[in-house]
Amino acid sequence: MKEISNAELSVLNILWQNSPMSASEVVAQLAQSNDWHEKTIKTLLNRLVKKQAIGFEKQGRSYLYRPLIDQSDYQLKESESFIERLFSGRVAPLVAGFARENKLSAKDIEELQQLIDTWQEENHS
Amino acid sequence: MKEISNAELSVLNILWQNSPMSASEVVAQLAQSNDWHEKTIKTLLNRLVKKQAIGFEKQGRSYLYRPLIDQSDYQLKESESFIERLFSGRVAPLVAGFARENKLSAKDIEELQQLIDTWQEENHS
DNA sequence: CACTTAGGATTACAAATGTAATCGAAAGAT
DNA sequence: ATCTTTCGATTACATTTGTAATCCTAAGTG
Repeated sequence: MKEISNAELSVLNILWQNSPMSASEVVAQLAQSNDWHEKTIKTLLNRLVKKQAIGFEKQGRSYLYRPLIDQSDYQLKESESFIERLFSGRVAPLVAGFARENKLSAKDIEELQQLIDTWQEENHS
Repeated sequence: MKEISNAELSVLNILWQNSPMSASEVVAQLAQSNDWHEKTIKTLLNRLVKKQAIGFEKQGRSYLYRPLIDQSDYQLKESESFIERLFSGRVAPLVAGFARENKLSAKDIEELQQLIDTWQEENHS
């Protein structure tokens, strides 16, 4: 599938949060945060449809959009390629950066510890 | 500073690994791995210079290039914006994805544990 | 010295991207 | 039945990006 651009991703994120949504609802969400023109957002919806990242059903005169790709799949693929490009594939250094800058929340720590524990059980070594 | 594109980043990565380097050395490194034409790589070097991401000193007829921006700074900024865009700012879910797909190495685990321990000492709470 | 070559500088050009404006049809409003 | 508004579809247009090719000049080669 074609790459999803940053602007397009903002739209997709909205739909992952809550779908299906009409174009006007998406616009309502985004126009605020991103200060984008309605036309711009419609363009982004169109491009996402062309890229088959989202689909729609007609609902009367307007459409109801919903994601066609899974958020977790997308997150994983993008994370892998990002980590590869910036950190030669190792994830710990990224987390280390966050730690250094105090960007880790207590919740992050807790979840990370949980992940480690689980990992160690599974790979009991 | 202007954004650095993916192709440009490949070049920058080479220079972060080892600098200063002449254009031909960079080409030697990259032509292999990325199957890029020499001219392409020169273009990327030029664009990086324009973006002030790298600089050079003349050395006879050719140049010696070196990064002007710090790799850690770049990594951190990009990581933050990436995590913000894809994970609403929380880093643990990214790591969780890696864990699920078994992309964590023993070394990663060890480093992560270390980070957590340190974090907990500092925020002994 | 004439000729080829190796470097950087400039130019090229299609596709993707950000950011809309315009078009055409259908639905409401008067 | 017109007029206006609202949708989606189509078109627009400057930048950025990927991917080179061409140009110009100084250096080696014969």
